Amino acid sequence: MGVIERIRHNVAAVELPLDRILKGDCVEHMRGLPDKSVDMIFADPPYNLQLGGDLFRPDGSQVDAVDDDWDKFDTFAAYDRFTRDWLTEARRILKDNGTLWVIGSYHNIFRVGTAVQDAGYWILNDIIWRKSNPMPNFKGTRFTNAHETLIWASKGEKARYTFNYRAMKTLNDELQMRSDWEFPICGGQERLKKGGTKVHPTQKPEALLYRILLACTKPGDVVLDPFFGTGTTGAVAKRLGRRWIGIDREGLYIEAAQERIAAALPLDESAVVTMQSPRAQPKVAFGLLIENGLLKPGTVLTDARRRWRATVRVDGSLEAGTESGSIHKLGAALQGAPSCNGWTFWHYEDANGLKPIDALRQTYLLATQP
Amino acid sequence: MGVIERIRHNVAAVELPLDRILKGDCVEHMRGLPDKSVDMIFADPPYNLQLGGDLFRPDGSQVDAVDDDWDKFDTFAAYDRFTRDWLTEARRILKDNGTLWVIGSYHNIFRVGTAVQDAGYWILNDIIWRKSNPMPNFKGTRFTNAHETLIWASKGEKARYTFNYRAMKTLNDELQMRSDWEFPICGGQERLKKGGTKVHPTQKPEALLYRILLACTKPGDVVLDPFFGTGTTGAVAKRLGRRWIGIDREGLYIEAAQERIAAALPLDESAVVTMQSPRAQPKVAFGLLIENGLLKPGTVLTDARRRWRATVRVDGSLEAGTESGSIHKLGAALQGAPSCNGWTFWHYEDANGLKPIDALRQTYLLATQP
DNA sequence: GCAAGCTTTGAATCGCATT
DNA sequence: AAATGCGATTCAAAGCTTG
Repeated sequence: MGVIERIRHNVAAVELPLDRILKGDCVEHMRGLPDKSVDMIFADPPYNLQLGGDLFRPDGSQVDAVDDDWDKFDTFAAYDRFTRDWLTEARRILKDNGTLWVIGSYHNIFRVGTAVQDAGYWILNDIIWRKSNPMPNFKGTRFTNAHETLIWASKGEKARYTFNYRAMKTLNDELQMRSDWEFPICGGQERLKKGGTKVHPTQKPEALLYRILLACTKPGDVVLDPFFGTGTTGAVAKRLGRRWIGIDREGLYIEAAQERIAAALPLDESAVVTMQSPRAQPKVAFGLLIENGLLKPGTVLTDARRRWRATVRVDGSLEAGTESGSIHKLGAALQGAPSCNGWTFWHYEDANGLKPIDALRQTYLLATQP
Repeated sequence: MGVIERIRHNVAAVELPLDRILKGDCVEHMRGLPDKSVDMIFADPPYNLQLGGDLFRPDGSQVDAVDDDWDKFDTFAAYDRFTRDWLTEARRILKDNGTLWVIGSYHNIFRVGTAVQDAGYWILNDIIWRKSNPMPNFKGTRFTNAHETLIWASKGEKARYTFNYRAMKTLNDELQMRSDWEFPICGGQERLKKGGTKVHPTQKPEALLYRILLACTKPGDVVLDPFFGTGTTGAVAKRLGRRWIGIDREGLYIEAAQERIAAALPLDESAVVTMQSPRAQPKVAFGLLIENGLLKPGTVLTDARRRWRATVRVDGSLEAGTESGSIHKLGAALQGAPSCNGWTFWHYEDANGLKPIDALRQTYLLATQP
């Protein structure tokens, strides 16, 4: 079945509000849609962040928190009820060979994943969106929260879902597409703004939806997004020749989404190129060599002429007498220089003499890069 | 408290089977351990029912591998009970400021995460272990499952957990450590083998435990691993000068673990030292700089961009027009910020330009420290 | 006009010791 | 137990201003 035939077939078979945004509660609107009628459901539900007081950056400016009412739930139990409700309707609407995608963070994704399994879906993969430019942890109290998690599930273990394996492999330079994807957060020209401020606090990047729709739908397939927001799903679906249905409560988001999707054009060659993520730069931190046993804490390093010496500590810092710091900082401090490339400055001794620690970095890269 | 003192203190305070492996069911053995007695629990529980074999109900009976829908529910329910049971005991044993780490895959991590939250733990981060050399998806039916997920949680929202921020930042070449970590899977010399075959199917890499223990424990802290397997947690704990307790049912794993840990060498105490936060440095009152002549009353200070200026008074307060106060208070007031670090906010002019007054503090510390 | 530097910002569960 | 004071804390990308 070709593209056009498929579209005609889908339209004829059921009465769906295709390529439209429905305003209101997502569960109520889903109740109005027929059984087994959509090919994919992409959902970006509220994360239930449970944020505390105000957060200030080191420079004194305030972080613009997600404090919208739609993200507030009284208890985990209330959030679980909400999740079960929309997942149940979604399952009824989904075709037997359709798939579900949900995105979330550690605040909600475990509850969502449990509910997905309890509702009878079969998880196919969890996917990590690694943010190339996440917001830092300003207070230095935790690890930088640098990713979000997506769940991809079919309606059951035996379902024959769509997975465009070749397309994914091609997109990834002839290597199987992995479960960790790197994209920047949504910003720049792509980020919808009104009067200088963002329209939606959590707009998703089109690159993310592009990969999902390309991987798991065929041209003409119908994608339902019950938390449509500013319509990333609709915009990408239109560009990729897929049909879409959006549901959202907020008139402001709906207006912005309609305008955006109207302006979206079917994809051309040049756009494909820009949508692809740049290949991740292999970057090796000095600490990795220690964690991986290429260099032992307690090892003594020297510069090439053995004028300075320092001892490696467990955290990858170096110690020289009363001074200590990273390989770069300590090298600079000892030389009285403004900066120093620790990789080429510091050397270790092996059977064949003195070698720069950069040699160990090369060894590590060779051992770990495909 | 130094390393040795800390170890003595911990040993004296409670009667723990330190640096030993307990053979048998983890929940039963945990019941024998005292309340609030360990600093960290690292758990690598069985991942899933469908993979079969090593999942047991709390009563010790084995869960059958089944694929019927209602049985699936039965299976999930059994897994949830099992998870709640060990998490509950773990919580009782954990010190109020201790933390929990759990590792899992999409088969079980959502259920575990939900149980962690329901038990009252407070999730601090979820961490992604990105495998640099994952097993490919042979059939080409899904994305390559190239990661596992870890959950890091405290006992509650207000708990004051250990996080060695500076050590992590140093380990990562002076950038904040992110929530996505890349390591190779466990192989090569590190992988325990007997007669050419691997001893344990899911042996974790030491690099993973190294980062966890370095980030979230102090030397001498006690780590409990209720699913000890071949003892990666124990081997790394010994290396890093931490104490450990392991629990496992399988005699084969216990033997291998004991041999392995006996062969592990503790690092020299000086190498275990990590970079400290400035908070751990001795405090210097601003007034000390004036009393010691490093800064003269009447000196004009400005911020880095010279937007505000203030005059140093004899008592170490600053004056700016009608406002005055400590270096911190005045900095905060002028910016309209809730707080301000006066040491880095205020600058003085010397021959080479504008410098933060923190430079003077460093000069003072260097001159007065032994 | 272009380069260099400065400013802003992004789904965030973001301090701690003393009084 | 609650309030107060000290002072620790950010990365990458985009947009804008200055030279």
